[in-house]
Parts: sequence; structure tokens; C-alpha cells
Amino acid sequence: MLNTPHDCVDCPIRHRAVCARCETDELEALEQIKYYRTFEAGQTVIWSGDPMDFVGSVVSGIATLTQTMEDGRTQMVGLLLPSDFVGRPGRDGAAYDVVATTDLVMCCFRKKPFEQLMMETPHIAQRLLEMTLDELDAAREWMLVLGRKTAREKIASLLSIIARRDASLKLDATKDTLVFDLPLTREAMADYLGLTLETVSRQISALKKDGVIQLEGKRHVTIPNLSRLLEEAGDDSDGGIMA
Amino acid sequence: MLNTPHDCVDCPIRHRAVCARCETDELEALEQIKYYRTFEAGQTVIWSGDPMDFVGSVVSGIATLTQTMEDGRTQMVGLLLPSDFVGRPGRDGAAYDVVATTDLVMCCFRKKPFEQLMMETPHIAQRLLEMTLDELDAAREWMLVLGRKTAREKIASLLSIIARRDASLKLDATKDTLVFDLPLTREAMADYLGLTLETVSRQISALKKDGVIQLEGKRHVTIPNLSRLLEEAGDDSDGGIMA
DNA sequence: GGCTCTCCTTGACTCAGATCAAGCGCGAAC
DNA sequence: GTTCGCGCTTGATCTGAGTCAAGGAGAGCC
Repeated sequence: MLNTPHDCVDCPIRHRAVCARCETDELEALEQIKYYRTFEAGQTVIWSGDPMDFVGSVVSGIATLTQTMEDGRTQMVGLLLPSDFVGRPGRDGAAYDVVATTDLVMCCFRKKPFEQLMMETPHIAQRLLEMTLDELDAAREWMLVLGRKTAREKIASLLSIIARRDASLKLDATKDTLVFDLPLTREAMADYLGLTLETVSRQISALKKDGVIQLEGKRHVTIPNLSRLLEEAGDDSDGGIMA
Repeated sequence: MLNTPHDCVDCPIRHRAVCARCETDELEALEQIKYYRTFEAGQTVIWSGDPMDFVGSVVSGIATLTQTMEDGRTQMVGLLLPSDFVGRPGRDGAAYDVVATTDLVMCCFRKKPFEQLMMETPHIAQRLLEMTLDELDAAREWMLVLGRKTAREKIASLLSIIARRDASLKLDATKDTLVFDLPLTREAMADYLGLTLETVSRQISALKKDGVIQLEGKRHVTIPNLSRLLEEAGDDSDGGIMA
């Protein structure tokens, strides 16, 4: 069973979500208009174009943002992790499909009151701006991956993003060996990277054969040497994270 | 000679830039910290990684935002048109190369005072949030183009974006025939679309041969039938601009 | 146990777009 | 007027990733 927190004070995303900068009284105002929703892995949270009367944050689990063309080609345009924000204040309909990739808990705010609150409490708008700017940077990084990288580099890029995020959560950092589970199917990775699932599978096999990664089962990945992986991704080889 | 305006009140981008929502007194505060800079076509405004002590708006002309890999592969990640915002409050270095594609006039604000002003005047922060969200949407639209569209669809997508923007400026809308000049070289288009310049050239020739566009010289384009172009772009065929 | 379903892998073949290469047109410089 | 250089076009060939197709591994169910 998915357990849903109730109190903002001990919320796992308290210090990273839209509400990160809020003071106690501001939190209370938010608490008035919030409610939790849970979704099972595979469930669609919203369909593109549907009216959307809430915005919210991912509390736990992973969701994807995807765009689909009329003939069925799909491109993932966002990967939503805990603390990420969903929805756009000031817009009525959803612009993308949002799908729960794992079991998902969301902290939702009714849109109208949230918009109202945003006008009154600069802390929320400031934090949302900051988060949006970060997302824009991530999207631009991703445009380079989609437009200019080879299939092998794309896979290495995705793996290093997931590895880095995982390392930052677990705080077993500075170790050069990283271990994690892939949160995405081969097909979802393909949609993220603008590839087919066959190519994803082949390139993962190739990276495994070349010793860049180790695989246990289909999802459990070990990175014996992060800088090697970053090299394969075509990123700055020193692995420095820039400002 | 590039003529630089001096008074915000009759600034051509007054109602669309970061300052769009500002009241007269807020404008005056901005006016205190603003200065104009001009660049010639081809000049680099900032190099990625360089310290950046200003933010600003494009007043006239066009600039590009690009990312470059160590081996020289480049991907454009933004096309800056009049009223677009450059720079990120709260960040010290430039994250991308910014290059003037045409002669360019920018209205710059010293960064520190601008950040200060942003804290005090919600109108600026609000407008910046709105603009950033729009850019994020555009970036995501572009991810679909980069990841899933064919070369022909990519060219058609780019042409329809330029055509639509031009139509919205000139206000000769509702006409199905559009005429404009390409503001980009074939190479810049290739960098935008994740293609080579040869492929760009070939696809433009093909669209011309098929009567989707007409070309006069290398830059002057006529779109006899916009919905035909949108079909070629793989967009919703009705050409509706969604909310 | 066997059945089915989903996710994944691997092979053989094809093709869209990259690469390599030659040449055109036009404006600027001499 | 000639020459140069840049932006662009077009052709020939190559190749990385897509497509089509066959099957494997594991989980859940009867």
C-alpha cells in the first residue's frame, strides 16, 4: 500500500519542492488547499488536452511527460522525480500526457486557489521560477543529446543522469562505483532518447560487453567507473558539474 | 547604423519583454540600471562559461543560443527574437554561447541590481516566470522535432515556426499566403534541427520542387498554402494553435 | 506442471541521412 | 575585370539506426 503523508512538516520533499521556501504560515495556507492522490504503475495521471484543475508535486515515485504525434510516434519530454512540479499555473488544459511509471504519490493543489496564493506569497513564485529555470536547462541539455549524440552516447548520457541523481540521493557520493535500478523500461528509454527499443537494447548490451556497465537481470546496473561512463556520454571527461 | 532607443515608454518591446507588466514607477527603477549594447551580425555576445554580469532583453535582431561538444558538434538550443530574455538571475556564468545572427540591439540590466529589483517588484518575477514557462514549452516542442521527426518534417516545422511568428508580427494574418526572409543560414538551420547543412539544402530543394514553398534567391520564402506546410511538418493538420 | 503475457534480446536486411567531393553564384576587394 | 570567399547546391557513396522477424527469460495464473 502507498502510504500518504499528511503533515507538510515531515514531508520527504519539504525542502526541495515548490513549497521549499515557505514559512510556517505560508505552509499552513498551502495545507488548506492540498490533497494527496496516488496512482499505480502504468496509470495515466492526465491526458494531453484534458482540462486540469490542479497542479502539484511528485512526492514519491516516477512519472513521465510525453508528447505523441498523430501517427503514434512519441517523445518523452520530461522525467518527473520526487519534488518535481506538474502543471502550469495560468493554463487550463494539460499540454502533455503524464503517466505514472512506478507507483506514484502526488501532492496536489487546487489550481485556482494555488494561483491566488502565488500572487500573495512571493516565496512560492520565486521557487517555481527557480525550478522552471532548472527544467529549462535540463531540456536544453537534452536537446543536445537528441540532436547530436550517437545511440551509444545517448544511452551513456541517460545512465549517467540516473546514476548521478541516485548518488546525490543516497549520499554515498565520491565513490566511483555506483549501483542502481533502472526506473524505466527499454521502451521508455527509447522514447526518452529518440531511439527504438531494439537500438536501446543493443547499445546496453554493447556497453555491457565493453565493460562500461555491469548488468544483473534487466534492470540492476553497476557502474564500475563513472568517469569512463561520462567519457562514453561525450560529456566533459572530468565529470565536473558546472555551476 | 543601429539606432538605440532610450526611453522605455516608446520601446518596441515594451509590452512583451520582462518589463511588460511594470508600472511607471517600476519602469523608472529599471531605467536606472539599464544600458544598451549593440552587436554586429556574426559577433559573439557571450561565450559559454564566461562570467556574466548582466541579464537583458533582445530589442531588435536575432541571436542564437548554442551548445558545443568537445569534438565540435554543435546544437542550437534557443533562438532569441525581439523581447526574449537572456541570462539567468542567480547564476554567475553563461551556460551557452550567445551569438548575434543579425545586427542586434540588447537592453541590458546589471545583474546584481536586477536581482535586487526582482525581489522587490513581483511584476518582474511574474513576467519572467511566464516567459520561462513559454520557453520550456517551446523547448519541449523542439524535443519532439529533434527526437522523432524526419528531415523533411524538421524543415517544414522550422519554416512554419518562422512563418507563424512573422505573420503574428505583421498582422496580415488569416491570409493563407505568407512571405518572409529566412533569418538563418543553412548551417544555422542544420544546428537548430540536428541535421547537416547538406540535408537542409536538399530538403528545402525538395519542398520547393513539390510546391510546398517557393524560393526567390536563397532566403526569400513564399508559403502559398500554410496548412499544406503544417501537414508536411507532421503537426495537427488543422493548424490550430493550442492553448 | 504448463500457459500466457510482458519485457527484453538478437539477427538479417533496408534506408534515411551523413560524409566526401565537386562546382555554382554573387558580392566584396583589389 | 579578375579573383577571392562564403553560402549554397547537387551527386556518389557509406553507415548507423530503423524495420521486420524470431525467440528467450521471468512473473503470475490456472
